[in-house]
Amino acid sequence: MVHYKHIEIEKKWQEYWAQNKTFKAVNHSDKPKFYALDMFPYPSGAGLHVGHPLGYIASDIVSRYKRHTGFNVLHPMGYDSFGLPAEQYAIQTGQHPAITTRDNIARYREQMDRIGFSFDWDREVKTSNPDYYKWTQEIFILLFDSWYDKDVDKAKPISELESRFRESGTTTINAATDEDLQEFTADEWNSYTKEEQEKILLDYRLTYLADTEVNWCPALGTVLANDEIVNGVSERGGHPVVRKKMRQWMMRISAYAERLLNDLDGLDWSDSIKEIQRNWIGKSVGAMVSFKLDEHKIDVFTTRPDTIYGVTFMTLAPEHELVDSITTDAQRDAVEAYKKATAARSERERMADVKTISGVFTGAYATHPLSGDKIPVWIGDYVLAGYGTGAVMAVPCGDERDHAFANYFAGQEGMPAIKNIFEGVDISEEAYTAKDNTPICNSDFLNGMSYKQAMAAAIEKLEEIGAGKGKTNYRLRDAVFSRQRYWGEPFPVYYKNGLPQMIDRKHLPLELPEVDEYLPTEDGAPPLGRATTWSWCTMENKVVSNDDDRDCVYPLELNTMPGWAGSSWYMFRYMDASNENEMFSKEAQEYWENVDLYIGGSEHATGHLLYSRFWVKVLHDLGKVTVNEPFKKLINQGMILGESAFVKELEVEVESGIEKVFISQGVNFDGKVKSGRKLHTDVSFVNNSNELDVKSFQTWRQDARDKKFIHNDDGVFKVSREVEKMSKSKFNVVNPDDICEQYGADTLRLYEMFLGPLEQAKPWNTAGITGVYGFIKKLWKLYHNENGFHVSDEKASPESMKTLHKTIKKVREDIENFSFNTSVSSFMIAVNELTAQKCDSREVLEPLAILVSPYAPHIAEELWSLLGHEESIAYVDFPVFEEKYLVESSKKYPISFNGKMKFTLELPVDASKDELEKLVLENDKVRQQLEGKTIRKTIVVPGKIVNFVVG
RNA sequence: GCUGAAGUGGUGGAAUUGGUAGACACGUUGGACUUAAAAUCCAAUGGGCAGUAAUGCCCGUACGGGUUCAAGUCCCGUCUUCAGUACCA
Repeated sequence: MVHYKHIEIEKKWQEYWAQNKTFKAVNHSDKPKFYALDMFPYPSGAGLHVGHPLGYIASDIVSRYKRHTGFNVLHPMGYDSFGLPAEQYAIQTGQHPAITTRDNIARYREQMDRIGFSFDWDREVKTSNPDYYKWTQEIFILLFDSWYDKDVDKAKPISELESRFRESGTTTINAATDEDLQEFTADEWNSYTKEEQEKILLDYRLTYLADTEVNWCPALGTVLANDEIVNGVSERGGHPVVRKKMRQWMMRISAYAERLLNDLDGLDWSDSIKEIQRNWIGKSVGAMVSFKLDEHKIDVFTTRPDTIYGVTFMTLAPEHELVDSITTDAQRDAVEAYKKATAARSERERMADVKTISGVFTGAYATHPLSGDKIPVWIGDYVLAGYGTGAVMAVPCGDERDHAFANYFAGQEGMPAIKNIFEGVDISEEAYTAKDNTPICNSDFLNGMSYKQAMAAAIEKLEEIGAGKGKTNYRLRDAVFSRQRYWGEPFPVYYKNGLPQMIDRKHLPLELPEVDEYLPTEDGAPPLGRATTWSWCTMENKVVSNDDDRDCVYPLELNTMPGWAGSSWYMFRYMDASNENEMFSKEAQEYWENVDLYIGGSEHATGHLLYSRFWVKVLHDLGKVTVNEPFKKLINQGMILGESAFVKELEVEVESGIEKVFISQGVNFDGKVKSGRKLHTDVSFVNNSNELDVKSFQTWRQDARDKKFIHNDDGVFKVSREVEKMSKSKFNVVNPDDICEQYGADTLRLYEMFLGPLEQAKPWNTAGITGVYGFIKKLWKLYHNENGFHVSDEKASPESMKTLHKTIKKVREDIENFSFNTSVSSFMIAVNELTAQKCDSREVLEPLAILVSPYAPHIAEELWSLLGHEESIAYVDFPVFEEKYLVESSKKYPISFNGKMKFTLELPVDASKDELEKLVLENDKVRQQLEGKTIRKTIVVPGKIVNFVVG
């Protein structure tokens, strides 16, 4: 008997696949195409943990299965290699992020190779590679050179807009832009200077410069993500953070809101992800209304123009641009103090905290556009500057939040009594938010109308008097595209008199400059501000020293692009990854179209998945791609969580004072405990029975060396466990390498699938892995006897054929339904049955090897070659299910009484409903049950169940 | 707060359209083999009650209701956990 040696076998086939380029995809084929893609990994310093490969294994199973069923499969892998962690590490250690990234990628690659993925590595891409990001820069230029024509609902070249301006000014233009843009005639346009024209065009481009609110940390001199702020201070260092305006590149994704919403219908994505995107886009139909205040005008968007006569006050975001000019002197101090307090709160905090109500009266009154009433204007932090216009008309009788605000400040200056416009509704306790047919009152011409009628009538009136118009609003905001970071794509942009200019495409890539440190400059400029050679010479068309004072030298952009830039179009680069002349060839894109199966985490629902849809639509409008959407089918794999281990540490009172001791989980300390806490310990020091290797722990944690450890009675020291996100900082990372070493990649692959449904989050626990490893060994044994490899050419028994075909059916169905965990179970059942049947027939064992090959490719290849085949198993036809092997003459029917199953009866499978009833009623056991009772109803479902309702 | 998921034995999970709840594994217990351990193999294993036993009865899919001959599955309400919340990737 030859023992199963996973290390040898797996190494052998991994080398074979690499040498023979078994999984190389070709861009022309008679076969149908299939494109399976995993979400781009960021190569983190912690290496791949067991959670990462979950999705990769699933997509690999599908890819291998598709090859077996006659598809030309594109299954690539690469790295989203720009990002904060490498930069953070650079800040701390001075090591160039490129080096960190290169090392991390090498590690990832090594780890992935060990798991036996069928990637076409010739197509690997890295977003931080200049060969790649030159195309990302080119797409940025494409966006800059485009505007959105709402009349035809697509992006168009900016040159067309220019010629239309020359001919007819803004009169015929219906572009996606901000509100209130300057209008002009053709003559006026033609009289503008080049610079003036450029300024105007900048407002129309799909990427444009704007002032937006950011979380600014003065001490760190940088902008922080909400994520990096804890309780209002920076996570790193605990410095104060304030909201501040900053001029940044924006992406006009809002222009695509309607298409991003509508096209969701055609996608084979889960309803929950589509719903998340719908909510994120947040379409609402309503009206834009203008309230006059002296010479100013406050615009608000409302979804309830029918309630316009219920406006009791207005609230502006404290950051609203009009706040300073309308505030009265009497209120100025209070307003200033409130603005300052608000600046210290993050947006997320302001949204989440609905319990604390706060605000300040500005002292100003706006004029109601219809009634002419004086409406007091407040500021309140529940109104966010970035949402809509940053101002709301408050209708307390019809909105909960306005109601709460009005009651909180009731009786104070500037807070009049709530106006009720709902006939016969009591709003003293709560707002009336239902949109039913309750007639409206106290509303002049709207009196007696229903919600629907009043909506239309109010909008009509507002449009008539020029104080508003019907409008569809989206919650989706234009995306900030600038980052004040080093490790990202440089913008191909230089500035001439403060106006941005694009570097010509033929001079790309514009490579990242070297800097002495990866920190912002002293005066708060981004890290690229430290580069001494970072100016653009328009004569030589290259980067030159900042000291070069020729007239043709201009400063380059100092921001870099965000993480999502490179990942928004990478799925197309894989189609033609080594093309040096263009992003990808037309032919390659037309052949591969878009991604047939995309697997990744649902945490990307509103980021990556929305941004890449946006870019693909832009590329489509500009004729660069033939598809409207990047990903046809999406599967969201659940996160694999870590089981963190904790050691309990107590502070106890002893004679000499206070002492720290470590105590085993479950042991009671007899003595005075002052305080206690639990410390993370690395999970590698803990076994499956939660017992800590105290020595290793002490070596790892210096301060634990001289401490007392209180053990259990049986001498072991136990830890407690908690499920958390798998992360380096929680010391609960499990490395797949160790599993590959001990049990092999095939076992790892099967086990990750066996853990549960792909889409469900689950904690990682290796306790069950021996069962899967046992299965692999039993599978191996099926093909061997005492003397070594052995199969017979004799006909298989009907039972074995039944087992085989039952398994073929199940595995095919499971892969089509992405239910991989149940496949593994059915493999186990098959092997258990075939072993019991002592099956050694080639007729069964050959197809079985193909069946398992998508899941456990190494052992499958080895068995296939032992079976006498010279070619790889990878392209062999998948076994086909034949019904005839499963045909049975009888079925075990559950017999129930009042819905409760009592026993089963073996009954003929082809019996009709009446025959079944007759047969069952003749049965002794049934008679016994029915004795002394009346049958009220008999339910017979052929093939399913027999149920008697008795009384 | 808002949005989206999830909740089934000691554990991971299975259960096609509403039709035998707990497949398949892990763990545990007992046994075989062994000087011993590991490995391997066999048997039992949701909880409770009754019985020498065969077996029988009751409870049971987060909680409280409902629909139905029949509910883990459908409906209403509640609780808990997880994820996202616009500069983490």
